[in-house]
Amino acid sequence: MNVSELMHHSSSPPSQSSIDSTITLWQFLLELLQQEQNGDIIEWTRGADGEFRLIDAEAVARKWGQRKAKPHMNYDKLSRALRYYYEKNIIKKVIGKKFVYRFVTTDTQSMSNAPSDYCTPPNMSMCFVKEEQDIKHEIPTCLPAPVPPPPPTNISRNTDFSALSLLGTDVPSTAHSVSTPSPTDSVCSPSSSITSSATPSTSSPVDESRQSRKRSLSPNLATSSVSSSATSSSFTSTTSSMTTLSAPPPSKKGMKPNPLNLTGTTDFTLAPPLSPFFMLQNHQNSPLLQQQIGQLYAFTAANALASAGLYGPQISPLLTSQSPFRSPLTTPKNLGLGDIGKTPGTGDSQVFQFPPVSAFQSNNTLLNTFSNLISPIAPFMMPSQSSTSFKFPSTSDSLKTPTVPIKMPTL
DNA sequence: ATGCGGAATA
DNA sequence: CTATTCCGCA
Repeated sequence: MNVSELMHHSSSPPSQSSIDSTITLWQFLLELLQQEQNGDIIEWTRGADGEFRLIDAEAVARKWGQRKAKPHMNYDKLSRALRYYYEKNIIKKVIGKKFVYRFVTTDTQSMSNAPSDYCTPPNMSMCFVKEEQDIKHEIPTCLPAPVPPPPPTNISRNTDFSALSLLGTDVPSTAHSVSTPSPTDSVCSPSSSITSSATPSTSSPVDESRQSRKRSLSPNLATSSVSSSATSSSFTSTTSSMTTLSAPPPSKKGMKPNPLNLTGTTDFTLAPPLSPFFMLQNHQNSPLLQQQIGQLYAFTAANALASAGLYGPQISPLLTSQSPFRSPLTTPKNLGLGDIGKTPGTGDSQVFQFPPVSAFQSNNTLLNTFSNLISPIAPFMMPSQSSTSFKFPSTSDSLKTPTVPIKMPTL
């Protein structure tokens, strides 16, 4: 049996998504957005910017109501919920365009001059993985990079590898601790932070954590005056060594996840399926390349963990086949599931293509949608000629450990 | 005709 | 808490 079978094996009803009463609206929308089958009722408009449109608002509302068991749901009500997102900075209205909204981005400028922009790379910080227990220590982490190689020239300006950055952000305020991995609690929000154990409260000095029940920010800044003021990023990723999985330190989580941090630069706004990987290829000469590769791997590793069910449903809802924010390491459409390690007889015994799927898929339904994107073994593999293929390291390769190269900061 | 946001409530 | 429900207003 292949993985896809496994996935559907779990007691989940025929129609895949349904009983997640804990799902939030933005998650739901993202879910719809990622499934092309809903292309007639909701669509990405400017995907790279997180902009989407409810083509058939009432239909979307019905689906929403269906999911939440609210038979009388309609766009009027759904939109009210959407409006609440304005103040929470999760979604904003794209003024002037009917039924068009946008997932909020961590758009440059606002924080471009942040003293230590670590953990908040210039543009795009993608979200995912909300700390469940304390596992967050195992996932790729942004670290304050003392003085990373500031590129000679300003290459990085458009090099938004930040697409790979995880990270996030703010509101250290709430410090409730969840004692149990209750599946009902959790539920990720668009961006969650993956902070290094130290300085949980670090980030955004210029934070926008206005939690006040005030009206504040007028959403009319929708038409952001996007200027790529992005400066080079100075971040490094630590490995997500799965080997350290044991004994997570007592946590102090409770970070309230931030809005969605999608991409932000102008140059990044091409067609939706924009893969950072391609950008990577276009910047082979970038001094940041290594770092970025590291990010890539780390990123992958994070997903691997997620795929393994270690993080529950909080994987990036963005990294999906239809989303413009999907991982560069996947080629979702070309492969069937379960071809991990296959072809014992064929000549490509050493080359694999993603996405093989987690062989140890849990019965987490929410996970199903995303889990088949990246191979859990990805971080252990080496890139091969093909941009979408990887191979296991051979003895001649220098890779010794299945971890991402780390650059330790001198704290 | 959409979109907004207060208020009460679940 | 995150919506849901209702509603007056623009």
